[in-house]
Amino acid sequence: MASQSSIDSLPLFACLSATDRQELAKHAVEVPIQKGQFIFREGDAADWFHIVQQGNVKCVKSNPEGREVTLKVLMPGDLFCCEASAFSGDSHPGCAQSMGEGSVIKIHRTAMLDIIQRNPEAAVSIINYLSQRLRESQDNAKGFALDRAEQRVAAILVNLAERSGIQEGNAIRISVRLTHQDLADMAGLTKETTSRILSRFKKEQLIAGHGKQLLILNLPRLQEMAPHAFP
Amino acid sequence: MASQSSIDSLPLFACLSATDRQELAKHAVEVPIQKGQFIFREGDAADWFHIVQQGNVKCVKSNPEGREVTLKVLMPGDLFCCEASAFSGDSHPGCAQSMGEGSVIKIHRTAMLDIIQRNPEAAVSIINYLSQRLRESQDNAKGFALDRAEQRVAAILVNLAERSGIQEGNAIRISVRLTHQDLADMAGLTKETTSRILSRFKKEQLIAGHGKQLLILNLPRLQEMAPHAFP
DNA sequence: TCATTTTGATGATCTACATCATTGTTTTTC
DNA sequence: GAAAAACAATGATGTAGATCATCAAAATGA
Repeated sequence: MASQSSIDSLPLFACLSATDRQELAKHAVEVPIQKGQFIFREGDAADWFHIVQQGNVKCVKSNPEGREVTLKVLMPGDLFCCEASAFSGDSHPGCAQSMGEGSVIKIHRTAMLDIIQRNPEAAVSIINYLSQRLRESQDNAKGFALDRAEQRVAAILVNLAERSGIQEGNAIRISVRLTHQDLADMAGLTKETTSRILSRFKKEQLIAGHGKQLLILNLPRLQEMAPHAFP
Repeated sequence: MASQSSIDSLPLFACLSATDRQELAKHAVEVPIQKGQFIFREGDAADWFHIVQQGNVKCVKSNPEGREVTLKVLMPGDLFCCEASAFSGDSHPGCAQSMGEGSVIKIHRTAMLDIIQRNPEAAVSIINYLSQRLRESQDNAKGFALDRAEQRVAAILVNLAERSGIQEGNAIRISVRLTHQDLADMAGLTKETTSRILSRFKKEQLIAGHGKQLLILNLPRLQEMAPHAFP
């Protein structure tokens, strides 16, 4: 069973009564995750809702040839992107893979549906969440279809800065540890192309970083380059 | 005010009581649409839910340079893709444009939210609808990121056949009238590349068609080529 | 601390698709 | 039903980004 405080602190359940949250906590389980571990794979039955508690999780889809896209990198507090299917009792349309040490909270779909049935506020909250995710995903699709490599990478950096950035003097440190391959998978590019674009950004003083520590030096310029928000 | 029968026939509202549907019909308006007409544009306030009654509507996003992607072509009965925002009271993240003569039903968001608040069944129905749209959109994004031109075109043809196809002897006629530019916008390609791919498909007896009448001759082969479902 | 593995940088080359261009065919319009 | 406009087919050429290849630098782990 998950701790009550971890359920209470989730924005998604802010609209619920204390009683409902207690009920939810009873049906919630806390699970530790390791780097590289799959929390679920494409095709698995979607019986649980997952929420990131600590660390980062990526939602990944792959094609038969083994190439991958990362549709979203999740931060603590985020409901998993692929969870849409848990509502309809379907199977997972993609994988969720842990990017490092951390933990997730699992809530069984029956408990969640029960809450929704009895609680119109919660239903509207879920609807709003899904609406926003749909908009993000459509924006993402548009980006893949229309934007060039550099614009996509810029958009990803801006999004990461906004969602996980920590101000450090004049710079913003991205708290997610990412390899060039990770960024490439988000942008739908190869690691080589991504590497070249990042080198250019460094030369132009837009970013800095050694190893997996990324620093954003010039967010406004990157925002100008990025035609839209990216997951 | 929209006719009661048009509201009653929508799958999305099948779960509602007759009284609720009558209530909904009171707040619904039927609007005729012309070819090329914008039902709403990106950035417009999303105060209404729209449902296609007759004809076809496409959900379009464009970038500053004027290039476009069509995220979805809607058939009669479909709630508009971009409507997600009406739930959260946001502005439209894309345009909806009519592809020919037809009509749409508009329902004001306050009426819809009212029904959802009072009717958990309806809320779950909307949640399932949004979940499915999210999955579709993620699939679409994956397609743009990983699939090659030919695969994307094949996937689009399969999807259109499944959603709007009419069996005619051994062939399936796609009832939506599409130019090569329309298909190109769906696949994120130029009309030239799309035209060349369609020519090849015709040579291989996978499709046929004169003008805007598309005939699918070999659906199984196209399904093999397409690595996934496409909107 | 050293050995092994993973990651990053960057050059050389290749290719799928875009772009530009032309001519013929439908479709629309009055 | 003739003129205009939109659309389709297809060749020639250009290019963004993929692929292949190599070496250096970090991270990992015994």
